[in-house]
Amino acid sequence: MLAEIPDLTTHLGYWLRQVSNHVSHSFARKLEAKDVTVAEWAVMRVLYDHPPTPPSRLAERMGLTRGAVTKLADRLIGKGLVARRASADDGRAQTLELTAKGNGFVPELAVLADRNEAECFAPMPDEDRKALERILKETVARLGIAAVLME
Amino acid sequence: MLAEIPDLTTHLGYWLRQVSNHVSHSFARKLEAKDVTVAEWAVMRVLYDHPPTPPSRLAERMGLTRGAVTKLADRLIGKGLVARRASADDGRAQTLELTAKGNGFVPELAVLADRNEAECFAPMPDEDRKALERILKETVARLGIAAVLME
DNA sequence: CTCTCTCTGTTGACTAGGAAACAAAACGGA
DNA sequence: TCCGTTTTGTTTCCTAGTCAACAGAGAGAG
Repeated sequence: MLAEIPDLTTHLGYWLRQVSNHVSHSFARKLEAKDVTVAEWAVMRVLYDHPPTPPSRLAERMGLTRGAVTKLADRLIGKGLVARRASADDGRAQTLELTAKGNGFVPELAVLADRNEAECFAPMPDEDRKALERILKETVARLGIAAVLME
Repeated sequence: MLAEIPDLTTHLGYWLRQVSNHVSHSFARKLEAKDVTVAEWAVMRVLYDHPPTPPSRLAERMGLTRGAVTKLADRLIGKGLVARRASADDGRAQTLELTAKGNGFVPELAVLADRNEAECFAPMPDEDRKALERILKETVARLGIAAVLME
């Protein structure tokens, strides 16, 4: 005796995830060619704009735990893209910043981000693109979503 | 010397992920109260509509590897929600199906799915809701995204 | 000053999933 | 018929996170 249950595909959340997953996955594949993960890209992107950033701030900004940022930073340092620097005034604190190598790498990766965006959304009619952007931004505002880079 | 790099928030993919993550996360929290993960829910949802389903089919349908489905099935069997049954005609094959307990559980979880959908999108103007649905579905079609339940 | 509380980053145990090697069973062409 | 190929589910190892316990450093009330 089966109760009537609405089809999953009647949910907007379903379609949203289909598209969002595809976009993220497609970007991840592009980054893979440069041996960078999406999370690593996000860190580099923040550090590019805000050169010396403490890990704790990065964690908030990206919606990750501090533990995750520690490991992420370890990886990026291992690749020579990021440097740790101890804070002068606070014995606990550190800051992270891009190395010269890392700094030069970011624009190269940004090209991939733009290309991905273009591939996924360019064929869309321009007015749809604008509507989608408006609706998504309003939804973020309405739901009170704290801007987060990852997850 | 910093090259000019477009802000991340100019990308539709960014906003899409914000919303999609929020919706999924919000749903996961609701399921948590019932001690079920989103992946487990997705399995149960498929089995509810297609009672005896082989793991391999489930893997395709959900965009997971067969290995992942094995573990997922193990967990669900451990919770007494799913049963494995060996195929009569093919010595390799099995099918998975909901137990009575699992079957009774699904409608209860479906309520949470509906509630989540409502909470996330109900406050949205109805014409926006329709536009969003149309645009997302067209995007799925345009990008040739294979319908997948998870990821 | 000192004792406690808070904040920093790190670590270890755990989770969910992917990739690939695997064993057993079925298939299929010579 | 029989041997190589394919298919099915499992297993092992790896990655990338979480969570919670932790140690060391600062801050503030007394």
